[in-house]
Amino acid sequence: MINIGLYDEYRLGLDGISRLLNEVSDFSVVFTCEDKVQLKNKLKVLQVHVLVYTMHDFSVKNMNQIVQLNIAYPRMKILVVSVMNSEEIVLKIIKAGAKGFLGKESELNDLVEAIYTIRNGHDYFSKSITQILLNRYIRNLKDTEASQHGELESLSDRQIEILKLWGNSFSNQEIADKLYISVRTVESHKNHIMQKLNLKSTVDLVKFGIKNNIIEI
Amino acid sequence: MINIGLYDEYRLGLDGISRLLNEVSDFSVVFTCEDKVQLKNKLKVLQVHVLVYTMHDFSVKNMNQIVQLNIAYPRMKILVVSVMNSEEIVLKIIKAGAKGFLGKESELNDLVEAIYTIRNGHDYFSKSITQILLNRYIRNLKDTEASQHGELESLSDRQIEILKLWGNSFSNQEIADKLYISVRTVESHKNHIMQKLNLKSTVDLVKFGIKNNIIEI
DNA sequence: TTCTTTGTACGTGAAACACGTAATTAACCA
DNA sequence: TGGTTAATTACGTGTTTCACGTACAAAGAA
Repeated sequence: MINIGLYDEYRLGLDGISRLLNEVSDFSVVFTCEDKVQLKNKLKVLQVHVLVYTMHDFSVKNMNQIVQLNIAYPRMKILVVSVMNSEEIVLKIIKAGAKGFLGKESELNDLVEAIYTIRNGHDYFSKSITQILLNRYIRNLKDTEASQHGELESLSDRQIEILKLWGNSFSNQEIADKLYISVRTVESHKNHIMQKLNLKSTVDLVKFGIKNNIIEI
Repeated sequence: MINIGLYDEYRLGLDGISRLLNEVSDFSVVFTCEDKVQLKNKLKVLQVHVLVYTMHDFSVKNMNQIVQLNIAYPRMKILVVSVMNSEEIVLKIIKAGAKGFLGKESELNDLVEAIYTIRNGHDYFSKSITQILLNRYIRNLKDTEASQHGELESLSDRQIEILKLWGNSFSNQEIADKLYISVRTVESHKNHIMQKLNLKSTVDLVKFGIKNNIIEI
């Protein structure tokens, strides 16, 4: 049996979800509440495994509450349900410590699955979220992919070697000593690199190195 | 009608999937093949919308084939099916250009859904993959989270402001002009920051900024 | 062979860095 | 209230790096 608490400032939603969940034999809705004060009081006297937290707006207050609840009741898992799911917001909620998230396209069986999943100690995020993360990942992938073609290849081995050392926080003098060349040569190499890549500052050079995986971050 | 080609070096698997797919009314399996030579020959004469590519091992050869097929038949979508799904491998396959991936836990309806999805020009990755990406993202999140606590917070607003400008490739002089302070003051701020964070070089400072999301890469 | 790229190196003036000092102000604590 | 600490501002001095130009030998391409 999984004990569930419901939080929703929208009364009809609260009742609806409550009824739906009670139809699942494994679930027991031990309390429902419509505001933060009620929630606090209920949690003081009733223990739940999963708190289903419906979020209608994404104020800092709401985020803080998630953080606070996590601190106060570390063993209780919070499942955030929301009607909106923009990228930024979802990531913030994950960051705040929610163990699960259901977006606007979720149905009852998703909710049931989510509750089981987070009750068992795993995270659950609805498809839209994983899609967001996937897109984000692929976007990054393609960015670095694209930047590599044509730019990094234009550098000579020696130039890359110097950039690598410099990017690992060696000074020009240290690089010169290590490679048995003069400091001026190291400078020359750097100059040539910047020229080739059309970079204005050393800061840009660091960024270039990181983007192209030759400088460790 | 979606035309499908099947590639699987394991004969029984090939036959099984073939039969299953042919039961779907929208699908037509136009060829099956068991090795790379057969595949090449079939593709020369038969056009398919989707190639279901079963991968039993993750050799470089296999990866290269995906890349090559993508170049040779850019309009054909490749759906990779695999029994293993370690993180590194999956990412490599995505990188190689597969439009979809099904892991070991996938069922027939997942396969059907995947084929429809990638036929329509979208990517499809099974739950295990999105889970991998999610984990990867959360891991990163927690890493940066950890590094932020105690370090970035120790900087004053002014110090962050200067670091931000400098990280966006402004010179000390430009920063001074923008903030109506002397160049020496800008230098002082940078010195104090480096001291506080215990950094040895400006390269490290750039990295710190990037790690803490105050310098755009 | 001529042309280009690469790796090496120097000169010079400007900018940035390292390290120290220091005045003013705000905030916090006893 | 006085004392302490941190933040912001700024300068001095010597070192290092940067920007830009020049230069030359070797290797490879046209």
